[in-house]
Amino acid sequence: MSKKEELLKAAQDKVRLGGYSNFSFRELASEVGIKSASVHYHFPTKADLGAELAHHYTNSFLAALGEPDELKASGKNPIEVYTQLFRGALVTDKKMCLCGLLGAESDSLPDKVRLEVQRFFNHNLQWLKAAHLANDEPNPAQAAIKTVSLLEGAMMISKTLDDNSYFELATQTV
Amino acid sequence: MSKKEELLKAAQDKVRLGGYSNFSFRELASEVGIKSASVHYHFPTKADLGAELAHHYTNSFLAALGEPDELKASGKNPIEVYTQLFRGALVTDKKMCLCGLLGAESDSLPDKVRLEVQRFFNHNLQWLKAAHLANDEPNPAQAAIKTVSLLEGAMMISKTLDDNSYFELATQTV
DNA sequence: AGTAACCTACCTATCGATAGGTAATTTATA
DNA sequence: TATAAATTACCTATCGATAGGTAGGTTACT
Repeated sequence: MSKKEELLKAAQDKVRLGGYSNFSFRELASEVGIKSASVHYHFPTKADLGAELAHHYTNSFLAALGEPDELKASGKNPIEVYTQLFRGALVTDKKMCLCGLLGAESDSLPDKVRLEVQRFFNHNLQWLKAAHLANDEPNPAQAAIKTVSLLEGAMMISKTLDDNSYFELATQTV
Repeated sequence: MSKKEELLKAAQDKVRLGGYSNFSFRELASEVGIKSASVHYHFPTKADLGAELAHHYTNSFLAALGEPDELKASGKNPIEVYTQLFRGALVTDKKMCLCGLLGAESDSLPDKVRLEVQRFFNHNLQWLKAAHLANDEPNPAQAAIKTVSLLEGAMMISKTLDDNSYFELATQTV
């Protein structure tokens, strides 16, 4: 893994625990074994780093999901696949969704970072709309916003109360 | 309004836009017309201010709600009253729920602040459980976590995408 | 006189960012 | 093929700004 990738990974962990202001160039540099000035070689400004971070996060997230139609075709419920990706983030990583946290602080983010967070949710809503359509939901657009809202909210509350059973209860269908 | 109350109000606005690190003693002081050192007279540390802020926010929130049984008795749907309080925060204040934002950054908060955020959600879940019980919901505990998760999530996404119609769509029952 | 609510004047730590430099590697040119 | 030029990936040193916090003095009200 290149230093740049290491920096992005270190930044992601920090942001997912405490938001955009929860990482500094010095901390990141120290963690990957270079100097803070060298971080500016890879990312001219902090906003550049934040934007690239959110962009890669979105891409990885979508790649991990696959295509709703293909999931459906292979006998899987795409909404359950989507839910499972959130569950994994909460249970395995023990961290918030990167864009869930950045979205909450949206108003205080640099423009280019906020744009990437918006991209995350626009793509997610598009994906979920297709997924609910494949599930023959009568109102796929509404089901999409309800699904992502519930998951982001349940994730946040489970983290806050340090009890994943809230996430399980919120995502239980019965 | 006392300087202390003014400080709390100024801090609340800033936190609701950008989280715990989005306010400083200097900024707060300057906004209410005193010096930063004087803020320490009212709040020994930043954590003390943050904790008191979350505590008062919780109290005001619960006070604005009233009691679920009384609402029901006066012909109102308590869940709609609850939803309306969130809608007001989003549409009128144009800001996130204070504890929704602090909850997301929960891992990086001082202990005493995190405890107050937990108090907010514990009280909210308790209130919502009673509300859903009054509505004869078969599983009030599950309905409670679903309600608050959906609202917090929808609020965050509407703020991020700068479009309140997402909140409306997510909270529409049909 | 006593206390509450400020003030001035600091401190240390850290922030993002910049200037200027270096060794190693890669690319382009004669 | 040999050499010159450019690029990559870092470095040291430092900048001005800002962070939270403290000691001790002043003002105003009761």
